[in-house]
Amino acid sequence: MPDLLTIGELSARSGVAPSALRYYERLGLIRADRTGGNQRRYARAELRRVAFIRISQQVGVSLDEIRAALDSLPEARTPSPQDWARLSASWRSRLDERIRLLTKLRDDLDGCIGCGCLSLQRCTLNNPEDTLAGEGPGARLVLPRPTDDPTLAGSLN
Amino acid sequence: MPDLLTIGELSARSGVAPSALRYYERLGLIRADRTGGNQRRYARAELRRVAFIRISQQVGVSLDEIRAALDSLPEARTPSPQDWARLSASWRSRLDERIRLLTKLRDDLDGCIGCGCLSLQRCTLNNPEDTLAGEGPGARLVLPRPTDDPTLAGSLN
DNA sequence: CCTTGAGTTGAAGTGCACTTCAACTAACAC
DNA sequence: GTGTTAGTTGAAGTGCACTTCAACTCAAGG
Repeated sequence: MPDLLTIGELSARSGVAPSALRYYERLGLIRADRTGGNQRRYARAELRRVAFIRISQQVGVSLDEIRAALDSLPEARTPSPQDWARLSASWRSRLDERIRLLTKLRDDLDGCIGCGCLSLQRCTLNNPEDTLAGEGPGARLVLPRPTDDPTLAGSLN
Repeated sequence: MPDLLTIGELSARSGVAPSALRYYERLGLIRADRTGGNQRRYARAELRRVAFIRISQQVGVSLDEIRAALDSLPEARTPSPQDWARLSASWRSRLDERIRLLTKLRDDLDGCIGCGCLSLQRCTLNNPEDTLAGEGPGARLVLPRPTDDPTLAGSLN
């Protein structure tokens, strides 16, 4: 009944490279049992954890935050569907926010395409709150410093 | 009339750190004249280039691609509004695609929150084309390897 | 038993977009 | 002229998410 997966099997089924799975384990995102010969054997439940990790990355969440989220799962029992639903729901507002920002950027861009003025920086760039931070893997802040000169607005030329 | 900007002024007006501006120059994204004492002096037109760079990054374009886009601007004259409009418009479909993928992810997530099955990987993860590649600065492929096992679908448990 | 493919480790490397540093020079106000 | 602030350089460092490598061991089939 345990029906454990080798790292190669988990990799094939999840689409995640073995090296990435080992990396996730080092960071504490997934865990594996070991055979007598020290090889990893994954419970099928790990498949769901890996799925959650990849989905979360697409939402724009860092591995560190994903780890924190996974840490909130019950340790005693195998997480229930409701547990996963709760975690997924917690990304919802981030996703909404990202979609909102990108949509706004698109609209601003549309509004500017006619004139080529690039004045949308007035709304988009000059708005430190409106930052697409933590976009994807490896990402850092898009605007590392706050814009500190409000005279920018409308003075592009 | 030249009315040149120091690196500090360009930094303040664009919200981009001086070190980043020097980095952009090394990559050939912007250019500067020099004073007798070797200090950078930027034409006001560079302000618009920097604005374009930051907007493009928010769209999810790498500096390398941004450089290629900027290289397509006329060298002889100062780019016209139409030139900028053309470049901005060229990001439009990328933006649309990113918004589409994120919206799809959100809808899939919504559909799964009720059951917590995470089966959305069937649609989202198991779909190599549907990848949010090049999310933001520093980002690489989200799915470095194509998913190579189609038996994944529906077999999460 | 032996081969072969799959797995193990720690350390180092990669790619991107920067930042930091030290040692030095310029520009400008007074 | 002198001090202060702002600028210069190349080289190295940072953070994230991995990948690659070498040297080695395990597991399973024939």
